Amino acid sequence: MGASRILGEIKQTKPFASLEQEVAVAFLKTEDHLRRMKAGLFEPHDLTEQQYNVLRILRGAGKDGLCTLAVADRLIEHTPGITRLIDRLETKGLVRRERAETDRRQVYCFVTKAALELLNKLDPEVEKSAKRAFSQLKKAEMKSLLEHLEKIRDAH
Amino acid sequence: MGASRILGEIKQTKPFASLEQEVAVAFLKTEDHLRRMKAGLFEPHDLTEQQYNVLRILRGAGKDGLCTLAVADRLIEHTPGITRLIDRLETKGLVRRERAETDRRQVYCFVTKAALELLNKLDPEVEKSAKRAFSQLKKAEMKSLLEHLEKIRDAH
DNA sequence: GATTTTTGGTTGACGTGTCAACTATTGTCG
DNA sequence: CGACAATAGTTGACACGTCAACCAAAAATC
Repeated sequence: MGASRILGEIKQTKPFASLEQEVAVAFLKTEDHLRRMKAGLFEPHDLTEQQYNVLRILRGAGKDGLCTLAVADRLIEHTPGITRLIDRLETKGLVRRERAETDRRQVYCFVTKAALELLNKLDPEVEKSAKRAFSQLKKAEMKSLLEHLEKIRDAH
Repeated sequence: MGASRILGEIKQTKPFASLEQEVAVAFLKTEDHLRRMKAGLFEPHDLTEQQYNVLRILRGAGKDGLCTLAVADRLIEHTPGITRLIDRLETKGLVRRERAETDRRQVYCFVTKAALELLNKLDPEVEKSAKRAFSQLKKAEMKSLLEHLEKIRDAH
């Protein structure tokens, strides 16, 4: 009885049921690291990571702008949050919105000049941060990592 | 002038400024995949991933239970959310809380029998889901992935 | 051409992460 | 012992992801 109880305790304390679960946890922890790192990067500029991502997408769209759901598509995120996210960017004067003439359901979004200036200031910081985050990996390791990530996503 | 403008557009449309940024984005996308997969797993049981993680931690603690902040430490998450998270678990009858006698600031948390039954039901599903998520990777690839993840976390 | 369906977008509600501020209890130190 | 600091936990406020429900403007259908 003493023995079986210890067995039970070992089982509960045992870190991982399988290699797969170990990878899953390691993955989460790593993602958390990266997320904090990026949050620290954007916080001084009063931006969240998502807001930054939206601004980058809109910068990429240039003067033509993008309608709301097209922005959502390009984000990793899924639809409904996008409205409020862009609301906040509009409040800060970083995005301008305009209802389309041809299809009055659509709302086009554009970066403002202020946003472009902010992005230009952030570009080198973002690059530096990414370089540091993966500084322990050699180029070949990064490529191998990329392939592994792709395989994981393939296993839908 | 036409040329320089095109150059600007290419730059904006160019997917990645560096291999590092490509890895960062691939990482996010993959994490998103995994998160959705797990969300789908827990949703039918009216649990979120975080709630499941807390229950697993408390199951690991056994009859001694764990005080609130100790749970938070073992989670990837950081403190203040934990109170409300456990509030919800208590409401569902999956966690029991008890103020400590020796130090009346501490609140110990325990899994209920209902939670243990739920966890036991979920265990094989979680394992199956993890196996499938990484089914495209060989064991050696998973180990290599683990090492790479560790190196990323080392670059604090 | 009027009805129905689809599409683009928004809103409400809830779970969660995060920060700052707060309470209550315990520890420390003069 | 009494003031002060540290610890355990909670609460409020806000950003965000997600689902379901919704509105309004097209598009499709009969």
